[in-house]
Amino acid sequence: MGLSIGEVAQRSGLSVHALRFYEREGLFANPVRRLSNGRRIYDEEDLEWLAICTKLRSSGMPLVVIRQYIELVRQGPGNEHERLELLRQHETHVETQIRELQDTLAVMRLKVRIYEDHIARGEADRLWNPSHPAAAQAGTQQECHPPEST
Amino acid sequence: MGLSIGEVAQRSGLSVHALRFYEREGLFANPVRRLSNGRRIYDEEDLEWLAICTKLRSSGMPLVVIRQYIELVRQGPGNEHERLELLRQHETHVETQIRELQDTLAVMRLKVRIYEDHIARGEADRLWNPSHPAAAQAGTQQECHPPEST
DNA sequence: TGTTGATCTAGACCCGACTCTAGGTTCTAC
DNA sequence: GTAGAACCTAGAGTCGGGTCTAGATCAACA
Repeated sequence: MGLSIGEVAQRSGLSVHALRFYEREGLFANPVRRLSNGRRIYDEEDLEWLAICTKLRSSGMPLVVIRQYIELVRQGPGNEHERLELLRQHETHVETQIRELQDTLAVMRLKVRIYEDHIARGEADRLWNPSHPAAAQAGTQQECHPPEST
Repeated sequence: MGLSIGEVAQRSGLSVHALRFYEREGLFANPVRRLSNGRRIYDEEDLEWLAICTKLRSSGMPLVVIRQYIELVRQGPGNEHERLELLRQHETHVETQIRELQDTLAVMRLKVRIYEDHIARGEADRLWNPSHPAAAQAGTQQECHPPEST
């Protein structure tokens, strides 16, 4: 019925080591139960939380903040405002990241286009003038992209 | 005419320490020039590159990859295909990040809404039944959000 | 029965990306 | 001519987030 740490590792994408590390760091809502032999057993709820937890992490929430959140959860009802505040802050943070990445993406696309054009021209040069391609390319670079040599 | 390291730090948002560190790590296209007294001087081109560099970093390109890229630039014309490949890979990586963040954002918004509703109901409870608000809240939590206690 | 493989704990180690320190030089202003 | 700010180098330290190791236990199979 319960899941072993190995199964949870496979299904969550986290390593066995990371799961034990997360537990030490207090990132589980409920203390992880053990079999009589001391081995950890997890359930589907743990997996669901780990999925969320992984999303929070990969979207830039530090473990220490995840711990704050889970501590509020552990305290039980009554602190929903604080939890909400925490979630809203992260929501905003994620929105900011998306905007910044979109900005970066625009820059990347521009640079990719510049290089594509440059290469197209470079190869055209080679076709028209196959005897000294290096010189032709150097000329192209100098004349056409002084501010975009990087 | 040239910019001191302090000015560049201010204008780039990087620390003076980080600028020296970046130089050691080989992240500048051109070797940083020095005054006769050994002090670094930068120019506007350096600032432009640092702006790009900062975007690459904050969008998840490791310094070691930025170095690879700048080494290609330093080698001069002839390796545009490699540079393009590198840029395209990062473009893809940024696109992936955006998609993942949008996914996370949807989850965050859902959770925020659930908490907002929960709190609205909790406060409604208090209004209808101000004599035992904690019990009312606990009941609400148990009955309405068993799978969303986190 | 003995080996293989999964698990356990405690604690050391690693990596990326800075950040800071110590000890020294140089510039600027008073 | 001296204080204070800005700079220099080499190298140590920090921090987040894991990862790995050693040495032990336990289950299951041949």
